Amino acid sequence: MSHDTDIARSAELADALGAIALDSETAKHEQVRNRLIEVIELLQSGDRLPPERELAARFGVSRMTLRQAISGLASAGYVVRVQGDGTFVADPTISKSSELTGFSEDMAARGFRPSSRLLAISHVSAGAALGQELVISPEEMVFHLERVRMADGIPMCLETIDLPARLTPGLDQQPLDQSLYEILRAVYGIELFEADQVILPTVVNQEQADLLRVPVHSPALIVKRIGYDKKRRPIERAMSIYRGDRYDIRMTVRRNPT
Amino acid sequence: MSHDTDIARSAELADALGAIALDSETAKHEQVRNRLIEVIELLQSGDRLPPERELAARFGVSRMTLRQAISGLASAGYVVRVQGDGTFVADPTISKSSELTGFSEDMAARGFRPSSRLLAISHVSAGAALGQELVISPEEMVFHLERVRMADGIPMCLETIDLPARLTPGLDQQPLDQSLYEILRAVYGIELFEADQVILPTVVNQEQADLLRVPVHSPALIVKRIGYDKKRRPIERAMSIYRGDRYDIRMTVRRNPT
DNA sequence: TAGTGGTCTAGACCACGAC
DNA sequence: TCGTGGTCTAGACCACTAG
Repeated sequence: MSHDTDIARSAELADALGAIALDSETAKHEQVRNRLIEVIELLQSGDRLPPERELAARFGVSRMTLRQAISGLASAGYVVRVQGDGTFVADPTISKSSELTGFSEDMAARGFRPSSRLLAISHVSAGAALGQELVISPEEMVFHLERVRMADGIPMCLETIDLPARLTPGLDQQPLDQSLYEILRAVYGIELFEADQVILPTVVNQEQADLLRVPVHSPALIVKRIGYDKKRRPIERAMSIYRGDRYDIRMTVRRNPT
Repeated sequence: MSHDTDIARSAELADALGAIALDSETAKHEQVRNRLIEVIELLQSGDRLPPERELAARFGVSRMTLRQAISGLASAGYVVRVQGDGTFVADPTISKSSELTGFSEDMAARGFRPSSRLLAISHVSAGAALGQELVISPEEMVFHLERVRMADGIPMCLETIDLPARLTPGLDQQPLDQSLYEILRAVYGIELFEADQVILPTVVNQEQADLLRVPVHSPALIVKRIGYDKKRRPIERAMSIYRGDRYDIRMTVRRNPT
């Protein structure tokens, strides 16, 4: 790396770091984190970040607060910290980590335009198995919906979702060709926080093959998921079948993600 | 929850928290973390942990240090923190998170006895594709090994691994029916830190079917992985084919794993 | 040796939830 | 209201890495 490049970088950095107005609504470490992401996007992978003490001074926060921000970035895979040396912009990885994302986000991140076709929606009682998974009475009503999810208009996955109707009254009046997670958030104030997932392989049957426009018995991935909110109350049970020829699951896993 | 139960819990807790001898080798927050894990294992899911201030006093550390320990436990899924209320033992989840684990650990965690059969090992030049993935010259030598991995003696997966021979001289003299990761660590001082993975569905061909003892064209999962050390130097390329009837991939994913 | 990140302290105040 | 976890500070010393 040439000296000139370093100087050019420094100038960019100074720009990006200048004039920070911290508002009082958001936690400081979060504001700092967001500022740092902007800075990182100006740099290239492998570039060294300014020392923590200097960054803290520039942002006008204590070093502990600055470190809290950087810790978030490190665990999200943006930067790598090396004791005794410095903090460096990480290589772009396949995915930042294995996060909980909806289909819409997932596809958008891969550069496709997501869309949906609603196949069916019904309002039925949960029954024993589903009731147990969602921790509700078997008699309680749920919305059951089936969709084809598409990327750039190409069918990618068949999705079956069940949600307690109590949590989402009038869900059948919503535009279900859009992001369900977005509807949950905006209309019902429900935020999915975590999910337990199981991934298995299968081959598609005739009906699934027709919907996905692949040959019968093509390999496919089944993803079963139970989604929870922040207090680990079950929100949804989902089962998705992804065509194997155009979809894969990518993730970065780490040792001891403490 | 009855009052009696609370009292009984308190007694257990007091026991578990008593007499802590901190050694100076390990970081305090790590020692505290390990002690807390012992405490948590005595409790049941949903039980409330003592307040941070009290725990800090008991362990003889500052509250910040105690919080660092609890943060680790929270992100690893052991506990859930609720502002204004308390910290609670988490429900046992399907898996604590999606961590980087070897087959041996993975199987041991599920309660099976892992074993391996070495099918082949060779010492060849990397070639173009592998060279690019491991960021080495196409002419550089690699060890190429193929194994059948078993759980309680039942074939679960076919594994193909390539490693730069420069990093692991004499690997072909090692007992490769055991954990490769353990050999890497103990013999070569190489610690895998993170890996990029891709998961896809497939169906097994005749040869794979024979080795896995499943019918030909059975569904299976392919897991492709490139493993890196802490400095993100590529260490291994692995491809595993898991039988779909007895194996699935389980994980807990979270929103914004900051 | 100098500079980096890693740890740790002893306070302080705030935001939130249960009562 | 009170107790909880969440944030933040201004220092201090340690462990490690580069030169």
